Amino acid sequence: MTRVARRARIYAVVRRIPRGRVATYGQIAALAGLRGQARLVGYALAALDVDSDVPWHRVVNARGAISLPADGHSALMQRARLVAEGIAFRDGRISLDRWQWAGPRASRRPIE
DNA sequence: GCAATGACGCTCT
DNA sequence: CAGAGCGCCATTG
Repeated sequence: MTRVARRARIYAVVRRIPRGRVATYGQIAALAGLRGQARLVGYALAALDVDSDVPWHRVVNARGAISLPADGHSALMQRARLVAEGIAFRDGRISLDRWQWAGPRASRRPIE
């Protein structure tokens, strides 16, 4: 599997995250067939342009926090976009129990 | 090619 | 719940 192919798969998964929901790097990696390689997801997102069509801001780490230098412009924008989608921050973190995306399967076939 | 680095995560203290 | 340790692996110097 080539670099570009991996990145394409990662972006494809990220694009499926619904508005108002978030996913973790590890979750994206697993859904992209790259289990255990969360770092690659971060690496792929780092290569994106801030105004990309890929909703990179909906990806946070396993603790529900933003994995970017807290003082950076990108981090502020990510936080602003998430808040704009109705997601609340508590002590710099998001409640994953509340806003984590259940995944593509659940999206196609909701539990209720 | 070796070593360091980094948008990560899981386990154990 | 915060930290440390360790695993992972593409990129870079």
